[in-house]
Amino acid sequence: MDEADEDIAADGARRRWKQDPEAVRADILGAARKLFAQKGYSGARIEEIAALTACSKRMIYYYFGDKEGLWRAVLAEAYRRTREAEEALDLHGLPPAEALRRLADFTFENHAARRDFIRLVMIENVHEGAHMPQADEMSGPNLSVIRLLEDIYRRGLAAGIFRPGLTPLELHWQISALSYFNVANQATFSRIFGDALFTPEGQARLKRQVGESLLRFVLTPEAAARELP
Amino acid sequence: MDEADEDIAADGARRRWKQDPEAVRADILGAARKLFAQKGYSGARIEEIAALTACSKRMIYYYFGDKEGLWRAVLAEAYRRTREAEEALDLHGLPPAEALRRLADFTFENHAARRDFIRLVMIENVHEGAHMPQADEMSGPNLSVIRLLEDIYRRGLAAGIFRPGLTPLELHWQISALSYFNVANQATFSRIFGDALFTPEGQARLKRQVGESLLRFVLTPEAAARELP
Amino acid sequence: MDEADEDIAADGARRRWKQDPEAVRADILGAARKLFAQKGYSGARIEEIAALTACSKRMIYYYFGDKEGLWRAVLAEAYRRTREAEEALDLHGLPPAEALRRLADFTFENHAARRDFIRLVMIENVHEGAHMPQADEMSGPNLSVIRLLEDIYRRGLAAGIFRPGLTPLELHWQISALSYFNVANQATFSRIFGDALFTPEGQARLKRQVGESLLRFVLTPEAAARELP
Amino acid sequence: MDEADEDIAADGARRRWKQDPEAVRADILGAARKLFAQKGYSGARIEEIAALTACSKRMIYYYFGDKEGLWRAVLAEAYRRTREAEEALDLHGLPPAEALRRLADFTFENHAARRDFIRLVMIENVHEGAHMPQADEMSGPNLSVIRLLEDIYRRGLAAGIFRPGLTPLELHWQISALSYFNVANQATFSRIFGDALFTPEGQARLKRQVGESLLRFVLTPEAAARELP
DNA sequence: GATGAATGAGTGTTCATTCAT
DNA sequence: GATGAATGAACACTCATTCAT
Repeated sequence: MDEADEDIAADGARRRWKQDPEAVRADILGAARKLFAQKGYSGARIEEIAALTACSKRMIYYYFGDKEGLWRAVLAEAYRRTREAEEALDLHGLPPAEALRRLADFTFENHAARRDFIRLVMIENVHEGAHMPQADEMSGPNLSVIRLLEDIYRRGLAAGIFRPGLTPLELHWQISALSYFNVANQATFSRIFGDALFTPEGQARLKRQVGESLLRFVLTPEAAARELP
Repeated sequence: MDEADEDIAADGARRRWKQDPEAVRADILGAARKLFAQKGYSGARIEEIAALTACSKRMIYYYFGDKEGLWRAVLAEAYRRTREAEEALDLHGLPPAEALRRLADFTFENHAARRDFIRLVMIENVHEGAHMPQADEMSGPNLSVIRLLEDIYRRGLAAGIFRPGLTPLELHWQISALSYFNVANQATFSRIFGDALFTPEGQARLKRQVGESLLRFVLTPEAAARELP
Repeated sequence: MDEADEDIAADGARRRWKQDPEAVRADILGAARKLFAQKGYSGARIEEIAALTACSKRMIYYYFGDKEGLWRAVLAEAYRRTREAEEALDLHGLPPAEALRRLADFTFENHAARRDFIRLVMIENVHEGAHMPQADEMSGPNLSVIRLLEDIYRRGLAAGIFRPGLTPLELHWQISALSYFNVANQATFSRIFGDALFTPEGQARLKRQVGESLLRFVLTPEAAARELP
Repeated sequence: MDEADEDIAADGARRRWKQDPEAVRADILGAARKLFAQKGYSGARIEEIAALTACSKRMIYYYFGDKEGLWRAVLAEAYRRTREAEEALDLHGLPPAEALRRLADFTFENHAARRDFIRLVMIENVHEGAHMPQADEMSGPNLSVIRLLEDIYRRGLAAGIFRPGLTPLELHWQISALSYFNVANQATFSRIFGDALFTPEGQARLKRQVGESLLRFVLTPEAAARELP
C-alpha cells in the first residue's frame, strides 16, 4: 500500500490475463464443485482444487473465506442451477396427467444427467444439512416445483381424474425419492444386485415405471384404467 | 514378584474383560460404526474411535489393519445384519397384497430405525462403492428379499390380482428408493421444504403412501379398486 | 492493524532471514546431511533434522516431498561436491608417477576429511544404491577422475614407465578401495586390531603405503627400482 | 533354573517338535542375520524376523533380551564363523609368495561369497562399531590371520624376497580393504562407473590384480621382476 | 488483487516391547 | 518354554490456513 504498490496497481498492462473477479469466482467454483463431488468434503483438498484453477490457493481464501465457505458457495450455486432448471419447466399448458408424467420424466433424467449435483446433495446429507443455503433463499411455498405441482394437481382434481387427499409436497417427495435413489445408490445397489437396472435399457424401463407409479398413485381408479395400459 | 503381585495374580476377577478377541473386535466395530456413521469416513478419527473403545488405538490396527480395513469390516457387518433382518421376515404365508404392504412397511420402518446403517450406505455411495463386501458374499439370486418378492409376486400373479410384466428386482428397487430417501435425504429435504413430512404424523402418512403407491403400482386396476380405499 | 503492527511492518530488519528459498534448502540439506551421516537413513528423525534447522518440519516436506526425497537430495549434493573437488584437481602438468601419487594422496586425505560423505555412501550401499542420483547425471566417460587417470596413464605408458594392460577404471577402483576402507571400516577394524593404524602416525604410514602400493602396481619393474626407495 | 523348570525339562513328551534351545537360537539367529543384512538394523523388523522363524516373536526376547541383543548375537556369530574360516586356512607349508597370493585370493573370494557378513559389518560400521563383540573375544595378536601373515612375512624376509619395514597388520589391512570394497561398494560404484568390474570376467581380473598388487607391494624389486610377468 | 513461502495442530500408522495365560 | 493379545511412544506425513511481499 505504499507508493511502489500504487505503481503496480496503476499499471494495467502488467496484470495477468485473469483480472475479472466474477470469472475467477466461477473458475474456482467449477473446480471446487468437481472435486467436492468427486471426493467428498473432507476428501477434497484445497490444494487440489487450486491446482484445477487458473489462480493460486490464496485466492480461494480471498474469495470464499475458508473451506466451509467454499463448500457453501458450491452448494448454493448447485441449488441455484437446479431452481433455474425448474423455473424453465413450463408444463402449465399440458393436461394434468401428461404434465405429471413429463415432470417425473424430467426429474429422473435431470438427476441422472447431473450426477455431480446429486453427489453434492449426498455429501451435504452426510453432514446433516449443516451448510445448506439460507432458508429464505430457497425454501418455502414459493419453490417453483411445488407451485407447478400445485397447479397440476389442482387441475387434475378439477378434471376429476386425480384422487383427492394428496399434497403437492408429497408428490414431489415421491418423484424425488425415486429419481434421487436411482443416481445416489447406484454404486451399492448395482454391486449387490447387478447392474441390470443401470444399463440404458434398464434405465429406460425404470424411468417409465417411475412415471407410471406416480400416475397410478395419483389417478382415480377409473382414470387409471382409462389412461394406463 | 512381591506379595502385591501375588494378590493380583491370584485375583482372577480383577482382570480386564479383555483377552477375548471376539469381544474386542465387536467393541471396536461398534465404536467405529457409530463414528463413521456420524462423521463420515474421512471425518471419523481413528483416535476418536479408539476413545469410544475399551482398548487402545493400536488394537484397531491389530484387528483391522488400517482405517479402510476397519471401514470395510463395519460396512460388511452392517450389511450382514441387514441380511439377517431380511431372513427373519416370514411373509410367505400371507395373501400377496398384504405381504407386499407388510414388506414395504417393514422396509420403511427398518430404514428409519437404523439411520446409522443408511448413513454408512450413503457414505459408501459417495465412495462409489469401492469398499463393498465381496459380491459373492452378498449378491446373486440368493438374496432373501428378492426371493421373498419373487414368491409374493408369483402368488399375486397366480391370484390374478397383480399386473404381469414386472420383476422382483424392480419392486425391491421401488420399495428401497422410497424408504431410503426418507432417511438419507431428510436433512436437505426438510431444510428446503420444511419438516412437515418428518413429524411422527408426517412419517406415518408417508409410510402409508409408500405402501399404497407400491400396491397401486402392482395391482391390476380391478384389484386396486377392490382392495384400496 | 494497530500501532504495534505498524512498528513491525516498518521494521524490515526484524524479519526472519527466511523467504530465501535457496538458503532454506541449503539449511535443511546441511542439517539432513549431518543427521543422516550420524544416524543412518532409518535412524535419522525428520523431527530432529528440522530441529537443527531454522525452519519448521513442514518445510522439509515442502521442499523435498518426503524423507526419501530428502535423502536423495542429500546424496546428490554430496556427490556433486565430490565431483567438484575432482574437477578442481589439476594434475595434468605433473610427470605421470608424481601425478598418480598425488591423486592417491588427495583421495586418501579427502576421504578422511569428509567422513560424512563416506558415511552417506556406506548407508546408500546398505540400501543397495536404490536412491543414487540419475546415472546420466554422474556416470559415463565424462567423469573427471577417470579422464584424469586416463591422461596420467597414457602419459606414463608413453614415457615407458607404466606397465601396459591396465585401465583407468581399475586404477581408480584401487585408489578408492584403499581410501574408502580406511574411513568406512575404521570402527570395526580398530576394535578388532587396535587403533595403531588410525593414530596420526598410523594414518601417515597408511597414506604413504597406499601411494606406494599403487605406484608399484603401475610402474614397470625398472621404473619402480628407479623411482621407489 | 528352579525345580519347576527341571520338571518341564524332564518331561520330554510334552514338548513341541522344537524343544532344543540351541536349535531355536540357531533358527532365530539365521532369520535375524538374513533380515539384518537385507534391511539394516533399523530397517529390520522384529516381527518380520519372527515370521521367518519357526517360533514366536516372544522367543526372540526370551533368548536375546532385545533387538540390540539380537544384533550383537548375530554379529558375534558372523565374526565367529569368519574366524573359523581363517583357522581352517593352512598356508604355512607354501612358499611365502604363493602363500600370500593364496591368502589374497581366499579373502577376495570369501568376501564375495559371504555378502551377508560384509553387509553386517557395513551396518555395524554405520553404528560406529558400538555393538562389537567383546575385545578379548576376538581381537589381539592371537588372531589367526595375523599369525598367518606374520609367519608368511617372516619366511619371505628370511628368503630375501620380501621388502623389510612392513607389518602383518598392514598387509592384512590392504588385503581386507580391496576385498571388502569389492563387495561393500559395488552398488554405488557400479551405478556411477558401470558394472564392467562386476561381471564374472571383471571379478576375475580384479581378483588377479588384488593379488598382484599385494605381491608387488611386498616383493623386493628383484623378486618381483623374477616372479611376476 | 495476487503469490510463493511458511506453519501448528493433527492424521494414520508403526515399532519394540510386555502382559495374561 | 511358549503364545496371542495388548500397548505407549513415536514416526512420517498432511491439511487448512496465514504471512511477507
